[in-house]
Amino acid sequence: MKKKKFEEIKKLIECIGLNVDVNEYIMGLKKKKEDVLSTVNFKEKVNYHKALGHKSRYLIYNLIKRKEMCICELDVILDLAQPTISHHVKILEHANLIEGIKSGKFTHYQIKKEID
Amino acid sequence: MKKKKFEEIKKLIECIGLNVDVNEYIMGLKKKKEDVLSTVNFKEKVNYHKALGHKSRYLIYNLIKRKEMCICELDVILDLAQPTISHHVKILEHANLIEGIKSGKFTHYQIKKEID
DNA sequence: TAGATAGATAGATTTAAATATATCTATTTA
DNA sequence: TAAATAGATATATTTAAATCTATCTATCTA
Repeated sequence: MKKKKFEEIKKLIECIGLNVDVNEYIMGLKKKKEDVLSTVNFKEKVNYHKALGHKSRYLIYNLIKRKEMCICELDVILDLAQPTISHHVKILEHANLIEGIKSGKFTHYQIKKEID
Repeated sequence: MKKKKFEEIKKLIECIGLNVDVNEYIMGLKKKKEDVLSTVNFKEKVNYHKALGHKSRYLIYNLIKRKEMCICELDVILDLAQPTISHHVKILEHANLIEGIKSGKFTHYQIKKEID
């Protein structure tokens, strides 16, 4: 066992008390970790939180929530270059939060998944 | 009016149609933007999405959801240095998602706000 | 009260994300 | 079918976040 791990466990024993089976306790903790990581939508959820965890994207998402929009409409109201807007929109789309419906030259983006 | 803005509006006219009052339409869009930005908890929400939009933090948050934990417990199960764990925990705390209750040398972190 | 220790903070480095300019592609229309 | 154009992609640069090592602070206990 690595030295670092040994130090960690020494701390843990003081925290949880001496009258607890340390190995069992650690196995319990590790199981919790595996349970969380293997939750069905774990990655998906991290992804949409990441997508919404940026001011411009949260704004774009909520604008589209109020009314479907094309890039050209967003371009008028946001202080960002068009490729930057397209980039953010794509991130929201990949996170399955919005979807783009193409109609001729224009693409109308609408809400696909409602998140607050 | 800047050249860029003029180009944007030219696009917009084609998108929304010629028989619409463009200035009024743009004002409507800008109002939507202001409405969204001035929503009461706008910043707070961006903040907690940002906090949860990282694999390690979403994991830590969900571990604490299952059971209150101290840094030393997280230290045993995560493949991160202790200061890195403290750093992530602090971000979750600042986003009002968890809170730390100090008890002697140990600090027990528990859920303050439930987010999925 | 001196030594030990949980967890926070400081500072430096690495890694990732945001943004811009330039260009490309698909589609429309004259 | 050639010119125009919405929006995507490529690439480079800037900015921000993640992570580490070293150190500090508050608290416990021997």
